[in-house]
Amino acid sequence: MDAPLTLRDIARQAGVSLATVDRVLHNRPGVRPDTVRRVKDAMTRSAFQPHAAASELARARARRFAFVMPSGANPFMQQIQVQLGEMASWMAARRLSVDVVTTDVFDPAVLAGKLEDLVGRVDGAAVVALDHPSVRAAINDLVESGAKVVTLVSDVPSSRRHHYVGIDNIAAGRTAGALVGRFAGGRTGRIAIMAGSQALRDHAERIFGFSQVMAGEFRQLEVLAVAEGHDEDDRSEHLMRQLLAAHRDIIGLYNVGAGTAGVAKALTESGRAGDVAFVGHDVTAVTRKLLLNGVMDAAISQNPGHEARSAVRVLLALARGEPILSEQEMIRIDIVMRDNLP
Amino acid sequence: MDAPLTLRDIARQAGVSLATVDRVLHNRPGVRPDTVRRVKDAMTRSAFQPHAAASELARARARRFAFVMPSGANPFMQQIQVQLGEMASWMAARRLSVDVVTTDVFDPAVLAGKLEDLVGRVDGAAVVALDHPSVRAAINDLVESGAKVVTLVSDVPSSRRHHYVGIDNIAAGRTAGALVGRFAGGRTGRIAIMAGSQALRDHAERIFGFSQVMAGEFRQLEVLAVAEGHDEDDRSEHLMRQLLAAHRDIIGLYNVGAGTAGVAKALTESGRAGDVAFVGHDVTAVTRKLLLNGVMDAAISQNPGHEARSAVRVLLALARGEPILSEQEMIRIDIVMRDNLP
DNA sequence: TCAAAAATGAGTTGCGCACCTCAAAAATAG
DNA sequence: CTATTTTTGAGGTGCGCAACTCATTTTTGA
Repeated sequence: MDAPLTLRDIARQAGVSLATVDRVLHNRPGVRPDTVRRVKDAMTRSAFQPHAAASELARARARRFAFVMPSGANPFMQQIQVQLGEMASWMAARRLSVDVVTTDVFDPAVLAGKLEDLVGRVDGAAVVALDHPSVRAAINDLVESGAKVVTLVSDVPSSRRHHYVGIDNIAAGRTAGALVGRFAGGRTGRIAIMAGSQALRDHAERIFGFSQVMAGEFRQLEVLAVAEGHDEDDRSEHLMRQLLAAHRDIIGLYNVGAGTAGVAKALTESGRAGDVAFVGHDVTAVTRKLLLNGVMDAAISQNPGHEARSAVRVLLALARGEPILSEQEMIRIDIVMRDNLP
Repeated sequence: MDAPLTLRDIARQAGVSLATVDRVLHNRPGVRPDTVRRVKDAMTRSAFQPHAAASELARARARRFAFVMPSGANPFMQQIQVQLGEMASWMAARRLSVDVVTTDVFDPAVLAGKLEDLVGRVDGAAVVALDHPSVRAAINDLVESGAKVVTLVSDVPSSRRHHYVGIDNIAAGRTAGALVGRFAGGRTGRIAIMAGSQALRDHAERIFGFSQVMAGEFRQLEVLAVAEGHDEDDRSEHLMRQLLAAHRDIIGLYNVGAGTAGVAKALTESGRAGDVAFVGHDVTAVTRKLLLNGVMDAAISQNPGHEARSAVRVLLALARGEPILSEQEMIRIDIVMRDNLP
């Protein structure tokens, strides 16, 4: 039918040389605006797409990406790293390398420092970022240096990052609210909320969404003040015990962050697990078990594998100047119950 | 650090020529088993991955895939085709072409004929298949001809297809059951099931899973006999009216296939929408609206975009002899409620 | 042992593009 | 007008591999 077009065909159509087409394609200087337009028109007219394999092959230089992740035992973050590992051969075949840099993301200065270290050393970076002025500045510096930057899991919307890979946390909170409300049935009673800290952007957003739904749709349920367990099992367990003791009519529980094992322990040992609609976040070894034995009713989850792959794909597409398949890269809010456990 | 390896390096390591490495890599004949082993060892030892771009470039010939889809107005199938369209530039950059062949998939002879037509004409095919002996034979012929074959949405497990892109329908039915059961609260009453036809494999599997959960976990709920609306709005609406009239204590409804608009119309006009926990399948314009206005409580969904992309990626990986990222290609059972509508 | 068959080596070509140099032409400033 | 700068053309090289050909070596069978 139609033999695939090449840059040579575009050059002929535009009435210019191959060198000029190359200059236009790579935004190199020294081409008159008028000529640029002619070449771009020719490409548009024939819906030309440079052969991805050829351009990839020609650019000898391997691409280097970095993932800046929280240090510590956060199982969700570890799952992302595992999934990165599983992409190894996929990346090797594309001559990509990914370095994982772990750091204390809760300390803005440390995080910003790690980001500054990357300037000029990588083609792109995925960052689990704290939303803080110095972090924002470091991200902007990285972008300025020509690197592509995506924020991961937690966004810094005011920075110049090219893309955010993660879920809408307000919607996630609303979803949790709808589930707790419905699972609690038509009963009347109190709802407990356990969070890591309301200073964390994603936690705050989830609580906001949750409260929105409870106030709007489930008036018969009274939401208690948020307890802050700092994502730690022990602390969360202790607070949960106090809540359960203080309020005999708790019929719903939303655990916003981690520390799920502690929360569940307190709930189980109170003997009231069957009476409380319990919704939390993420599918980990702990939550999987709780879902299976019925202590937990649902988990709101973002797919760590999808996030890892999406971050790499988006960085690669940005680096190559290819379009991003927005539908593909949208991270969905998964509702996971016992029967659709992945 | 380590300059990327090439086939030349492998040849040197294995103590053979480039030609022999090439023969081994492409399973060409005329190499002693002992030599094959030495070459493969060398590749394994150094974790060698052929440069994807280079091999793609060298094979000049464009790849042709075919998608065999049901004709008719099934919105889910149309969404898959739309998503294929959105991949156009992605595929163009990789010199892939995809032909969509629509056919009456409910007629085994017609479907098998279409598949036989593809033999020798494509490098791969994705098929929404009926599980029938003649279809199975046609799939096997296609595989025999060297084409890669994936079944899409509906599987033919006994065929020699290379891969299935779709969800576990029994688990989907179980998930629907868990949702209807919980949303119905602690109440006692009857549950209605509307399906396209129990002769369809996916519908039958969903009903099986649904019934399993209802019988096991929600004894207070009595499941009525399955009504078959043939995925048509009018027919489904009519049957639904009859059911609602005959049973005043229906508190749950599971719509297994399409025809959702008809089912919802009957339910709404009965004035009992608020009392009935209604769970159906797929996010379409119709179900989206029903979720938003509260008539429908949840939709079990498989992401059509994911299925389209997964089918293409799997066919491409199979054709290139690359490994498949199983976690990436697993299609998840999405639970969609008003608040996490994508 | 020798002829036939099998296995292997050595080499070539081209895929489409990125990236480079150098010369020539055109536009612009003085 | 000339001198300078800007723009464009022409061409080369190499990325790593697929897919071939043809000669040479090794193995096998009679």
